[in-house]
Amino acid sequence: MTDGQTDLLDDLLWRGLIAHSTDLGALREALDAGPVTFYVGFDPTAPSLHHGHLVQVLTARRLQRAGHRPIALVGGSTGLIGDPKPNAERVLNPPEVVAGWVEGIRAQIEPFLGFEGENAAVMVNNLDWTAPMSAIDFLRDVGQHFRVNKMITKDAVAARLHSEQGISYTEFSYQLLQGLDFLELHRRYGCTLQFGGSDQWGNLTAGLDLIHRAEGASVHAFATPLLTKADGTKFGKTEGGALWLDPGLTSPYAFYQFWVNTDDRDVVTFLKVLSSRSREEIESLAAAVETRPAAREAQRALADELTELLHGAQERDRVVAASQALFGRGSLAELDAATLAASLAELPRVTVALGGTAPTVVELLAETGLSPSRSAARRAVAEGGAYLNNERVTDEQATVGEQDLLAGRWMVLRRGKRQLAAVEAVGG
RNA sequence: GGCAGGUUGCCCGAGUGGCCAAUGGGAGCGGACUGUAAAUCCGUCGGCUUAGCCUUCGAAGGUUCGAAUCCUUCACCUGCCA
Repeated sequence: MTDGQTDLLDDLLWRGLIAHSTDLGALREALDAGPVTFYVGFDPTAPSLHHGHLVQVLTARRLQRAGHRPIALVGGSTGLIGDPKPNAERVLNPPEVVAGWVEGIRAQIEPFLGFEGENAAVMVNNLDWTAPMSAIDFLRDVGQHFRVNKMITKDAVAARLHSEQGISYTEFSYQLLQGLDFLELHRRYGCTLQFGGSDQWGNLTAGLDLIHRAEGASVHAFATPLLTKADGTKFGKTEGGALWLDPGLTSPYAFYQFWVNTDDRDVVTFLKVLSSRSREEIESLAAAVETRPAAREAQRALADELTELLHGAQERDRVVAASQALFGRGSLAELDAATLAASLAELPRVTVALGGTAPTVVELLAETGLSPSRSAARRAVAEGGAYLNNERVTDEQATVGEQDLLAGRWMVLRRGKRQLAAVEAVGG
């Protein structure tokens, strides 16, 4: 236990991590009174967690570091139902698929929390208490405490009720399940605080109400803000799709690059929410954004920290070095072979034999995935957005050969300003 | 169960027999300007062995020289009635 629990709440507020909450005064008292057992849940709706979950995982980490006891819940049951999204019904995933995702997500959360010591984290799966429950028990013991009148006023549900598509009973019931989770964790572990994304606020309060009715106890909840971008586009999109935490889905290099490319207007907000740096450090970085924006110090700090946290210091060093080499001022031909090889190792790569028919640049763009199809690759060349070893390629028929090799075996292919891939020549 | 309306490219949304690979907007992508940023402007935005060809407008079948557009059946969605 560190001292100054008041500081924790003030810190969360300063960082903008509390978008909604129950009585903050009461929460402050509880946090001051000693270690609080809290929970945050993650539904397995994909094989990996993504950028959006980072806020939750890191907030749990903050609370634990301040001496509180985390319960990380993976939604083996809620993942089978799906919480209502405002615009569309979810596709139900097969149970065995969801079960596989539960394991993957559990493993992704573990490195962020400590499972030893006085306030060791606990990992739970809500399927453990939901699966054994009969439909009758569920309706009598849980359903009895919920008023439909109130259920239909929750934002996501209300939006769907007014949509053409409507809402299935399955998704409508979701809030009961999440409410039950909080109740169950309250009974089993004395859990008195739940937090989640602001889109979860309705589900968070469902749990509060249920505990109040079933146990007569008052517990706490807060919602973290949804991260948005100043330009209005969706946060968390990379060239390859979502920003996944799984290195197999989003490489450490791509993960690092995502944060380096953060908009100036957003970077301080993101630092507050995601970084464990102190208020002083963040304010100094904010000043740097004002005075020397081109240096991108804040972006680099954010990218460095998150990449190290997720992928380790070694990997962080590798992607930082690769980024410097590939985006540096010097020409690629001047890089020494070792640096070049190490940098290119971070990029998507294809191998090619130069012996027979010379491959065209268009073919290589498509093969490396820089362009989704040959048509798109031709377009890239036509638009002047294709580069071989940093030289623009203007001929759609252009081929590559021995003369293009760097350090005897590499070629660097680029589409646009920052999409890179390595081509390795073999055999011959 | 009955009746009515709907299902178009990543999203929204035009198109009601040939001029449709399909108007427009958004997102995306590329270029210029920059700082691997934003804003702005310009271009692009199904695929391929690209002056051409192939596959798309919920699914299958049919009418026609010719269909996203007409007909039949099916599936799904929405509303009203029962």
